[in-house]
Amino acid sequence: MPVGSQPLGRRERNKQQKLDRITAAASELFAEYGVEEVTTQQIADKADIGAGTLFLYAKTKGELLLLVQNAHYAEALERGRADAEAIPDALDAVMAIVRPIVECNRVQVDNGRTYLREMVFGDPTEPHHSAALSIVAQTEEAIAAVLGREELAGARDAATTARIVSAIMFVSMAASVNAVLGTEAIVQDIRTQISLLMPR
Amino acid sequence: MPVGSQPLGRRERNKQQKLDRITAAASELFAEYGVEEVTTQQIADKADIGAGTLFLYAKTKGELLLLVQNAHYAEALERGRADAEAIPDALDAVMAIVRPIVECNRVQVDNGRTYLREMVFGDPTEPHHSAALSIVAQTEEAIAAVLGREELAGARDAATTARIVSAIMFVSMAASVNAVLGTEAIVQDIRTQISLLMPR
DNA sequence: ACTCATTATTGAGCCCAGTCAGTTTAATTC
DNA sequence: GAATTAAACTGACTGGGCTCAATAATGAGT
Repeated sequence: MPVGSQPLGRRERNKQQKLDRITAAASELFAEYGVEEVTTQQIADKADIGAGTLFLYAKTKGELLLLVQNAHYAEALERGRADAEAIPDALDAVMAIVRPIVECNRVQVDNGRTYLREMVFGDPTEPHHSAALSIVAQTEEAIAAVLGREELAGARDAATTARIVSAIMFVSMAASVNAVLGTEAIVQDIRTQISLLMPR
Repeated sequence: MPVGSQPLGRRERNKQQKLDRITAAASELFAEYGVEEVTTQQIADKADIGAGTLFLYAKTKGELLLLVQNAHYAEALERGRADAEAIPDALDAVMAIVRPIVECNRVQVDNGRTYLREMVFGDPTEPHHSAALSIVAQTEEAIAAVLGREELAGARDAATTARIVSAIMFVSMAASVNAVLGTEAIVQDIRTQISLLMPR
């Protein structure tokens, strides 16, 4: 009866549908009110599922945030990667990668900071968490690639330098003290630090 | 009646005493079982105060951890600062400051990581939190001082470099992925990164 | 000694993330 | 198409951090 076009049973389809509803519900509520102000009950209600069902799709509220935001960060990374290619100066090229990520992070400051918190302190065996770590790894690779372009014989280790850039970004975006700063101020703060890393 | 020796009323003395009992209780319980495994109720019981009273002395459980641990970190900083003075090589001197802090952080991995989490994401207007930030600031100053020793004309900005070192330390100690690493592995990981920062 | 305003303490109870025993639904077998 | 098995779902419940209205302790003024 089922023609080859969809080898998915009703079960799989239902699951996918539910995940979609959850993602949409969480996404909208988080964007409008911020993670802290939204209860898991509200998300479950909006997705039209039982309170317990939510946790079959994301083990914690934090995982839910990662699920919702990962796509945005992946997109930001792609944009930055493309932009960087056209830029000859290494520092400017690195910043071209950094900027979209900071912008993404600052769309909603609380959510952005919570995202970072979950990434560093959450359970890395959870799927959305490991996806987030993969984005970080890709970001570091992209930065390392840019650095590698002009690396001279016996100069710095590009991969390690990229890790340092990553750490700088994390702290600048996450620190409570910087919560009041806008995108530009954060970008500038990061740039000042990274400039010390560049070969001269 | 009250001779000049103690201008404190019964009120102040009681308060101090209670704070001492709370600190002692929290300190022992955290050390033995880890922050996550201890309830605020247990701490209150052990300190022989009401459950609500606890929160008059520390607004959150996280603040309680900062209260208990700040002293250890301050001590570690002092040790490192002293050690660094006798070391001529800049990288080694910086590592002399770094090492005791990592050791302090790794006495109990969960507590160490939670401490860092509270520091970055907690409420900086709370007293113990701001004390923690002050220790970080002092650490950066100590590192900057070491770097300044051999800084040549027009070279790097020591204060900014110290900030970067601070970020590197934070991420290396906090990352879930590194939770399994021992003190030595963390120290080595940090050293590899910092070595790229040093003037060559 | 006795107000009385101020400050400290208390614990019952709120809120909410996350769990689990029980139920429903889908797939499979005969 | 009935029976069986497995997977998915549910919402009442739990545990724990934190609040707040009520209460007690303190000490200044008289």
